[in-house]
Amino acid sequence: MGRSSKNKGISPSRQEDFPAWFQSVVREGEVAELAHVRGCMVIRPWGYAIWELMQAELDRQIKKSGASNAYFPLFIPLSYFESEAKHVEGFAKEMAVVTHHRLEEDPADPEKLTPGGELAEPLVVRPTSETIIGKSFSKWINSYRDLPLMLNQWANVVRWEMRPRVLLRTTEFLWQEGHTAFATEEEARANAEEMLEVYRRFAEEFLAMPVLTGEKSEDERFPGALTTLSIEAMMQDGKALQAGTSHYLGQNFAKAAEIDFLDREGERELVHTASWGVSTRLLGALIMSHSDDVGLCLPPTVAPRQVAIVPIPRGEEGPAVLEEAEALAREIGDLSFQGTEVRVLADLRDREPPDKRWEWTRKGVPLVLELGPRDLKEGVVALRRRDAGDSKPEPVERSRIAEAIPALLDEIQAGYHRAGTERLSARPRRDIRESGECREWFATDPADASAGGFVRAPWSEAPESAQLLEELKVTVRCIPFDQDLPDGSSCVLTGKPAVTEAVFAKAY
RNA sequence: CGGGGCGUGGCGCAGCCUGGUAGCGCGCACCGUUCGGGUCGGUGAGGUCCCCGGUUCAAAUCCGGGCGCCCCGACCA
Repeated sequence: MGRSSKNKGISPSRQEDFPAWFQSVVREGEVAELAHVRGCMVIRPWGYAIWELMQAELDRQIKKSGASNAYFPLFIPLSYFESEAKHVEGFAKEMAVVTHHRLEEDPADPEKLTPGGELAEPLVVRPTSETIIGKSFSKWINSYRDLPLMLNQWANVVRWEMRPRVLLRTTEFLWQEGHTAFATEEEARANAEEMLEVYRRFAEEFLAMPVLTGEKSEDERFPGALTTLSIEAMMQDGKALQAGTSHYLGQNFAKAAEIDFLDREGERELVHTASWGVSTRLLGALIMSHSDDVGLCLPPTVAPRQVAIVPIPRGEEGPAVLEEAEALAREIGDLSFQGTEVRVLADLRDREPPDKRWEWTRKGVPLVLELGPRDLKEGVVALRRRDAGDSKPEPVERSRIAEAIPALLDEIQAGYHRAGTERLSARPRRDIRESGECREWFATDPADASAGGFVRAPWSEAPESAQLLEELKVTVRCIPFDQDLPDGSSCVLTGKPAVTEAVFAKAY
């Protein structure tokens, strides 16, 4: 792609073609790229560093909840799936299955290799680990004294999706999956709710991406769960994205894997389990929430570098400029933002300064500082805020710059948070009450920035509503926790008596 | 799984209709020139034209078969 002063930023723009824009931001921001393996991606160092920051914070929260990390096999014997009917039904169509354990020379063509050594029992590459972790649980849990058991694993999973999309729905993705077992339903439900709250706060505070929370409708429930809770984020194009889920699994998996224990009275009981997870999809959500037509935008909390210093070592002042850039980096690196050292880089690479500046801009670094002979002379540093889009730099006194950084980062973080809150509260629309209005709202040209978003309205759960939803390409995102359904409300879709309030949206 | 599209230096593409054995832009290396918003010029390195078969004196190009990936829809974190 040609880059010139006339062609800055991402093409196409968000307005022109949001999905194409997203892919460009991901690529140009060096977050990830498609591997030459169907539906799979390479997460590049910059993108992985963002993921690691997310991981570190989530991991802390998960441990705080009482869960411990562990690791279970990638391969799951096929038979493990057979004991939980709904679960296997839900995942059957998207499982990668290992049937052989070696390669042999192809008798027909010695140049080629062909699978050999057929397995007696095929192994499924985990799409999720309820079944195999359940197997261990059944072994480890014998008494009420062994409960609760709360584990989490950071792992990759594989789901052979029909239509992959970078970061949003890839064949293989990284995630964390928590699996917990309790003596009672109340505890298991409480755990599922607690973890959803962890996700909600993480999304809102750490990713500056406020979300809606609620319960999934029956159709959208996790296969095998009794209750599925989710956080629902709103992207800049007015489409929703499920950003995390937490399930109460009842005793379904306990029954299937025979996870039972003796209670205080010596009675044999089945445990109640829960599971919860978030994935690298969060990277996609982050990008579609904050980035602009110049490229990636990162809230300081998830920026691998919060400050990049680009020296402009011209003329005989060159060495002094480089020295000063490093000194400045040391000063800034000693400061802290939200309890950790500011992540700063003096970019001393052998590259042209404009290229470096654009690189950090594309990659979403919140603050880019420029330092040249002129600045040195004038005792200033040129400061660019990434959240200001493609703006002119602002000179800041050299003596004040370092101490100004934490406040600036706070301000930038708050700005993203504010924008996210506005996007969420400008939507959901609560004033849409009739099918006609609803239809009109969701039929509006997606290019219209005022269209899309969440519609929160009474719902009958009647089967006829499903047809209308399908027609509108709208889904029930969730049944919000904070129900506010006036008596005698009628369904926004069918006009029938409403039984609940629901949130509708187009979704990824 | 249906509907489209595409496989040609690292990336993005042209060439294919009308066969003659490969070109452009970006990137990369070097030289010079510029340098505070993606400088400019020159030189250079780099290719089994997805694979197999066929037609032909000759195939990136025509024919047959295969493989792969991407995009759009139904399924999903």
